[in-house]
Order: sequence, then C-alpha cells, then structure tokens
Amino acid sequence: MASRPRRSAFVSQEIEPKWQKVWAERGVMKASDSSPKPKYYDLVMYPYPSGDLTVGHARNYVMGDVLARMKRMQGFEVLHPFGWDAFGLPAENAAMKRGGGLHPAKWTRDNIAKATRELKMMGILYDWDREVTSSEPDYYRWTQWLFLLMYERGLAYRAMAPVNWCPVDKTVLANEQVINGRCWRHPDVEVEKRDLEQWFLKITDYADRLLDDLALLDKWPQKVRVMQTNWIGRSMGAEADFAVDGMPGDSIRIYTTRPDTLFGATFMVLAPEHPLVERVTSEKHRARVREYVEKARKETEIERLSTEREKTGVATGGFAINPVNGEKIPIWVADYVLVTYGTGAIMAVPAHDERDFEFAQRYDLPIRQVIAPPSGPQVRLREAYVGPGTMVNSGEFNGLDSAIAFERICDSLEAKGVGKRAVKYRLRDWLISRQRYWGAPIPVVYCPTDGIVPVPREDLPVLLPEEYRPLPEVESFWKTTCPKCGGPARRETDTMDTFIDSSWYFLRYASPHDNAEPFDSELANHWMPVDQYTGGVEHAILHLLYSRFFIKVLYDAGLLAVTEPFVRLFNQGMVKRFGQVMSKSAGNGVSIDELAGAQGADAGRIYEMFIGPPEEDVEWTDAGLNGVVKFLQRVWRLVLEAQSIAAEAGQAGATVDASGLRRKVAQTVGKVTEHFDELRFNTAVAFLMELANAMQDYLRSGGARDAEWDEHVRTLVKLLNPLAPHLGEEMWERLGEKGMLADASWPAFDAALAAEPKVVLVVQVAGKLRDRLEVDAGLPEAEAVRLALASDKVRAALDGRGPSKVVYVPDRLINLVP
RNA sequence: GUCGGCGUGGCGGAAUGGCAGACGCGCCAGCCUUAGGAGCUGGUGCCCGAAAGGGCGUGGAGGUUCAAAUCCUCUCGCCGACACCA
Repeated sequence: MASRPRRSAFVSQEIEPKWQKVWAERGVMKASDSSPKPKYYDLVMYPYPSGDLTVGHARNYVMGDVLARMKRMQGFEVLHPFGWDAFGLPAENAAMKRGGGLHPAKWTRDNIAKATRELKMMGILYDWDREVTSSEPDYYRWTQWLFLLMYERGLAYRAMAPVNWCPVDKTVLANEQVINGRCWRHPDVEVEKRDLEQWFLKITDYADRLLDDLALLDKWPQKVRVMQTNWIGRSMGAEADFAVDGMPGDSIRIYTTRPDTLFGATFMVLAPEHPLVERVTSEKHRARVREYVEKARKETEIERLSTEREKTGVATGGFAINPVNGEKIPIWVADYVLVTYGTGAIMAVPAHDERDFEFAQRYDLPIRQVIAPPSGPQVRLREAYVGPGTMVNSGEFNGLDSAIAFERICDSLEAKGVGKRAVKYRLRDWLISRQRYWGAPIPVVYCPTDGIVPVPREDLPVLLPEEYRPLPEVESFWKTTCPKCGGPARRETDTMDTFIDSSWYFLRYASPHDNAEPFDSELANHWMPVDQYTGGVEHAILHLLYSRFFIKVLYDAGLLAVTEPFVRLFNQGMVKRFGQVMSKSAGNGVSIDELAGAQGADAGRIYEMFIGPPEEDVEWTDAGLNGVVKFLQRVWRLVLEAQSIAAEAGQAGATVDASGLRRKVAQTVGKVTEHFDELRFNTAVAFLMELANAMQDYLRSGGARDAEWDEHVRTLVKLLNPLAPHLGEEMWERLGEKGMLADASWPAFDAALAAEPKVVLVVQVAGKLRDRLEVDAGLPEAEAVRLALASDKVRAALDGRGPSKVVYVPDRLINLVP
C-alpha cells in the first residue's frame, strides 16, 4: 500500500469502521415487534462457535445480509437475527486437551466474542439484542421445558434398544448421525452396536405428515425434498401371517410391498435376531443355525449392510404354510433380512425380487413365476422380474392385472383374517440421549418408588455443574430427591442431542428475553414462518427434519399456528482455496482481519457474491478480488468525481442523448431487484458493473451532468448498497444526503422507462442467422417480412426462392423458411 | 447398484426453446506515466482469409422443432445422496 494512486480513491480502512459504528449506535437492523410494515424473516443457520471465522464462513452470512438490507429498503420490517449452536463436543475436546483447565463455557464464550467481532467487521448487520446461545441456562432451560412437553404428549420415551455407539466420542448417536455405519463426525470410525436404555423422541408418529407436507415446500431445493422423502421411506404393502407347520398357535408375520406375488413365495426368511428362530429350528439343524446366528451377531453394521457381498443363510428345518394356497415352504435364516425393518421376516419370492432371486440361485431353491411381463411368460427367468404384468400360477387370481390382484389379494387376506394392508417407514425414532457433559441435561429423575419422574417446570433449568467432569462422576449433580415423594432419587446424567437445541432456536428469536416460556406464541406467530432460510446442505436431513418435527408438535400443542418452519430454503456452496474447503485448520483460510486490512470488507462481500453461482462451490483467488476492488474504485470516481472523468475524455460540455442511459438505469433496477430476490447475486453484480460501465461511457462521450444524472448516481448507490454498504453510506454522505442510505427507499422499477423503442431483429433464413435489422419495437409481422426481404444478405440466402413459411417472434427474430 | 445434479472460451461463469460466450479474470496491442501490480483505448471461442466474408462450435451419438446449451433417447465423464428397508 506504499504507492499512492494518482486519482483519489477511497480507503476502506477509514470508512468501514466509521459506518460500522454508526449502524451499531443507531440500531439499524433492530426489528420492531409492533411495526405496521409487512414482516420479513431472513435467517441463516446459526453456527457452532468454533473460533475465528474465515471469509469462507462469511459467504452465506453476506447472502443473508444482502437480502436483509434490500428488504429493509423495500419497506419490510426485517428480522435478521443471529445466535450460536454452542453445545457440543469440540468445546469438551478443547477442555480435555488442556487437562480440563479450560472450561467449555469459557472456550465457547471466547469463540463467540471472536466471531461476533468478525461478523461486524464484514458489515453484516443483525439484531444483536435477540442473540441466542444454546448453551446458556436461559436458553437450555427452555430446551428442557420442550422436552417435558414432548414427555407429556407421549412423544418422549425411554427404551432399551440396540443403539449406535461412537467409540471416539464415547456417546450414542441417532440414526441420522450414522453415515455408512460410521460416525458423522469421524468418517473413519465405525460405530458399535450396544444394547442400552436410552431416551427417544417419537418422530415416527409424524412420519406421514413430515412426508406429505414436503409437497407444501415448493421453494425448497428438490434435492433436499427427495433426500427427506427417501429418509422417511414410506412404503405401502401388506402384512400376512404364515402358520408354522406342526406348531399350532405359532405364526410368522411378514411384511411385503408385493402382496400380488404371494403365490410365488417358495421359502421364508427370518432375520437372525428374529424371536421365533429358536422355536422353528429342528433339532437336526439347531447347531448350524446357532452358529450362523452367532456369526451374524458379531459382524459389524458395515459388513451386514454391504450389498457387495454374497448373501448367506441356513435352513432351519422348519416349514411355514402359505396362507393363500396352503403350500408348505421351508423357513431359512439369513442376515440380508433386517430385524429392525418391517416384521423382521419375509416371504421370499425369487421370481420377482432381486435379492430373493440371488439367494434362491445360491441355495438352489425353487423359483416360481407368478407375474407374466407384457412380453409374455418366460420359461426360464434369468433375473427377477420386478415390473407389473398379468397374474399366472395364482389360482383364482390368474389372468388379472397385477395391480388389481394387489388389491384383491389384500381383500382376501383381510376377509380370512390372516393379513391386512400395512404401511412401513424407514424412519426410526430419534435417539436423543448423549453421554456427554456439554449439553442440556435431560430433566428427569429416577425414583425407586415412583420410577421416571419429570422435573417440575418451576425447577428448571437443571443446571450443569460448574466443574467440568462427566456427569455420572458428579455426585452433587445426580444425587437428588424425588419431586413426587421426596425420597432419595437419582438424576438422569445424560444430556440431550444438540440437534434438539437447534430444532427451535428460530422461535426464540421472536421473544429472546421471555422468562416465562420458550417463546411468546403471539410473537412467534407474527414472525414465523421464516421467509428465507440459508445454510449448508449437510443439514438436508438432520436439522431440517428435526425442526419440521418440532414445529408440528408445537402446532399440535396449540403453541404455534404454523405447520412448517421454513418457507424458502437455500443451500449455499462452499468457498475453496487451493482446491480445498477454506478453513483455519487446513491453513488455506483468508481471515477477515486480512481482508479488511487490505482490500476491504466491501470488496470481499461483492467478490463472494460475484465469484460464482451462490449454490456452487467456488474457488477464492486474489486476482478475482482485485477485479472487484477496481470496480468499486471506478464507482467511487463515477459518483464523486464525474467531472474528472468527463474532463479526461476532453469533451466536457458536449451534449448527448440521455435516453439510452435512462433506459439502462431503469432496466438495471428491474434486473438487480429480481436477481437479489432470487438470490442470484453473481448476475446482480454483473448488471451493476454493466450500469457503471454505461454511466462511464455516457460521461466520456460528453453526457451532461444534470439533475437527471444526479438521480442516476443515487440509484446506482442504492442498488449497490446491499453489497457494499460501507462505501454506499460514505458516498451517500458525500453526495450531501442527510439520512442514512440504509434507511433510503429501494428504487422502484418503471417498466415504461425500461422499454426499448428500437430493437434489433434477428433475421434467419432456414434457421441460419443472415442479417440483423434495427426496427421499431412491436413491428407488425407484414412489415417485418417486407424489411427482411429488402435485405441483400437475406435475398442472397433465399437464392430466388420465396419464403414458404415465416416464423415471427416480435422484437426478437424472424425466420424465413424457403 | 439406485436416485439426483452437473458437463459451455485459457479461467470463473452468462444465456432455460429464439443473436451462444453477458459480467469479470487472464492475455495481446496501443496510449498516458519518472515509475507501474495504477489509469485509459482497442482486441480476445476455434478454423480459413490481407480484408470483406465464410465455415465450425455448448462432453459424444441420435431424435423432436422453422429454431436446441436449453426438450426427448442412448452413451461417456465428474460430483453428491442413498445403498439388502422386502
């Protein structure tokens, strides 16, 4: 920075802190609960406070800020809050690394202070009066309150179950936190299965609504809706009871999505853990079955679930009776059947199921076709036929279309009382217990007399002990008395999954200081739903599914009037540098201090918006950033030193037609507004660059700096403001404006001003471009044809042939087809 | 394996049926300057051509259409999600 520019230039280090201070003092982004203006709730996912921010983290906060600033100028009462998802393991790990010397609370608060300062340095405005921190008692008190609500509504229960255990974090995990059998936080660590008694939330009660209401979320990325649909995994089918041969009273219930293939069942398969395995096994087979079951139990989840390996199983020697035709079929045990899904037992129809087919081939089991494809019945199947067709080998149902037979066979099962239609889900209940210190304690007490007793609401919060130590080791924490009988009792020492904290934080922003309830229903109903929600796609299932669930429960409890929390969802891409996601630990981060100290926050903000489509990952380069700096310096001179630019061209005083620029300004207002609204920031920046170029050209060609010019300059500054707010305010002030630019009104789009009187009409002959004609807008077709035929180039291309067909798109193109 | 997304100049990317390459980076030439990592002017998809002009061109092959980067079919490549859910 030693060299001195010849022309005057702004110095970001001087103007940025100046305006940040003014915004803070005036509380520019404070949201009023009682404003007559229409509300706009603009939210970014609250982050885990892991330390210093990089410009990479800042990208989605800038997106939120650009939208918030424009919406304010457009006359909305904008709620743009911020907070911290502050409970979680990194704080504990940091504490452990230093031998417990650094308390997680201290570590968390220090990190929050650093990140807050950096957000402010980026010029990002929030209503900091509404800041929430999930690890503070005045927040987690209400997280506990909501747990009690779940408990009262029968949605929180304690059960013994085989659960996922992360050996590194030493805690259990929810299904959603297990990815390919590995911990979501440690991609190289396999989770273990443990049988433990844990707390669950009954999200499966809401499976249908969570699935069906996805149809309402038309402003969510399709990708996320598909992922949630698959995760919930609803399937429609039937359950049927197969009697066990020689064991009256015993039957095996199976679930199938293909009741139309019931006549094709040639064997049954039980999961190794199925409770009837021992009973149906014959003495002759017992040793082998036990050995197989034992082996399956020892295998890891990853091995069990691999689709690569060959299917294995053993016959039990037992037989079942097919309820539709009385046929006796062998019962096998195989680990490709999961005890956790459906009924843990299946009827195997190898002719019409790929997995059963593979298994039947390997163990030489019979394959019977019961559905003939439209191409006609095949003599020998080479692979399972899973499509629809005509029923064969199916008794009274022969000849029916398989879709009709599906219904008829269900009717028949129901009439005979041996089965019924059934719906199943992949979604499991949400395991929320965590064996960790740094989380919200689950507010229940175990009493020898009264069993599970919830902590009364007036006794909340159940505070974490001051000292950082595993809770089961802190006697003063768990040793308590029963709220019911007063006798000695033991407090629950597990804390809640941090995804509970984040399932309702956006409600707390509506009434962050309410000390009587988690949120004020009236205020929450005023601000909700969130109009724009921005965050990473990694929460496509986890946080976004859990939050939807919470909202539906609160709706049912009469505490909230909305059934979906987020109207429009946007997943931003990540910022990379040297090919890797930018992060402090990877050593490729650009810090906000570095940025602000060199090119400035405004340049960084615009660059992050201009660098590429907002949903794509982008590569940060210093050269690209410098291009934006040049643009801003050019705007600065354009706005404040128009004279020098005109003088430079040596034509000051000449007169040029101002109507072209007038149109350009009007068009830019329309396009920039639309593209900001649609979060297409990269193209919005491009339009502003075009406008600045056009204004510069106007001056250079001798355009007058009259009252209209002054208007154009103010329009440019306003349009630029959401992107470069510091520079905007500085220019606004120097233009002699009294109020704050942040409070100025957004330019209105004037379609009449933007309309082009003359258009370039493309002339094609047989679809090939032959000429361009400048014509009046709205030219009638006959006139367009006449003008086109008058062109030498067109006549040459037609080569004497008359056009037999004319396609005319007014103001765009005319295509003459010989 | 299944589902989804993406594939456009040297680079980031525009254009969602109607002029391919907006805007920017980079590069080339020139101007200005004591100096340039500043500013300004012009150029910049590829091929032929001195130019005028012409031809080709959005991973590949087909198709629909007066017209395709855009819609359809197949195919290749990259990325993501799910992965024995009966």
